[in-house]
Amino acid sequence: MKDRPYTSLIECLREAGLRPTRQRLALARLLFDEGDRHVTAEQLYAEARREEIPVSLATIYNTLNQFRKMGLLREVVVDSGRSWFDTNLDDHHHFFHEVSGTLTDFRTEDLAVKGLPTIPAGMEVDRVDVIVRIRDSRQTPSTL
Amino acid sequence: MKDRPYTSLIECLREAGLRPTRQRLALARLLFDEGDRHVTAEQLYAEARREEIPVSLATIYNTLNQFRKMGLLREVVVDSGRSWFDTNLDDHHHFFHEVSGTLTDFRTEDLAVKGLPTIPAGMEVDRVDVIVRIRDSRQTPSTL
DNA sequence: TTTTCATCTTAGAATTGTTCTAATCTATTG
DNA sequence: CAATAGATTAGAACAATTCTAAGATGAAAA
Repeated sequence: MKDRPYTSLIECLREAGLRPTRQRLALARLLFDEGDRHVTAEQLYAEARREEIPVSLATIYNTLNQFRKMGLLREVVVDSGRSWFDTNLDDHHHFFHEVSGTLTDFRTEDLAVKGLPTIPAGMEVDRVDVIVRIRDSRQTPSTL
Repeated sequence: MKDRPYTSLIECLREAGLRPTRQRLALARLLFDEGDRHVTAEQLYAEARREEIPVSLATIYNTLNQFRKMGLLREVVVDSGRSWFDTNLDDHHHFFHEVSGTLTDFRTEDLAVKGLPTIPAGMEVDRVDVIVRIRDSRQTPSTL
């Protein structure tokens, strides 16, 4: 992971018909180099600027959506108004901290979802999202 | 429910320090007069215009948010980009139909969520949202 | 009543997050 | 290296929502 850090990602991009460009590789490093992360487009953009990666906000959006389409990222919707992208691809769910507006994962096994309701005829389940909205025992968010 | 249809709502509004105005009462009728509904602000606005209720979009937003704050509506987030408001206040969850972009309720008892993961220290659960994303067995939404 | 005043509603501007456009640049292939 | 399909970009456009500040209206007092 030190000498040829991008080989697998380069392959992955190529297989999806995406060129392994400067921007895509730099963003991939930010996203995947240090464990599971949850980012919004604006956050990733700010981080890229901090690291002096030359990339536009349009490319941030393009890249996040491409990575999602090729299964490198999962989109999480908790807030209306912005999208979160999650690098953890395992089967899991989320805590949403209502005061700080941040996400944390928890494993699916930690929640006993033992069955599913009857699905309407002709439909199939794409995915089940569980959001556990939590807050500090003392504070009440003004948005409630 | 025919002779004094608004009495309880008028009381409810008064208790919350909100005047039972023409607009608020008309919107309440649209929202609560015929069973459980899921609406977005734009949908409710279109419906109000169809019924020739004189109301601005700003008031639609104000009213939906006030009703939510006083517990007459629940907000549901499934889509990033817009908010849904649900008149069903019972403990329940949602199917989100990814092709048509619509919501349907299902009772909590139909899903066996028997426990909860360990909540981070000092936090308490505000609410648990389960979204079962479904689609027609043949179609695949282009957004995936 | 009429007056008063806090609250409401409104049009339109502003804000925010995201996508689009069309011009320029770059990675890949021959 | 040249050609070209695909990528990046700045800025415009867009969609959902909130804000602003000016005029309207409901409730309570006089």
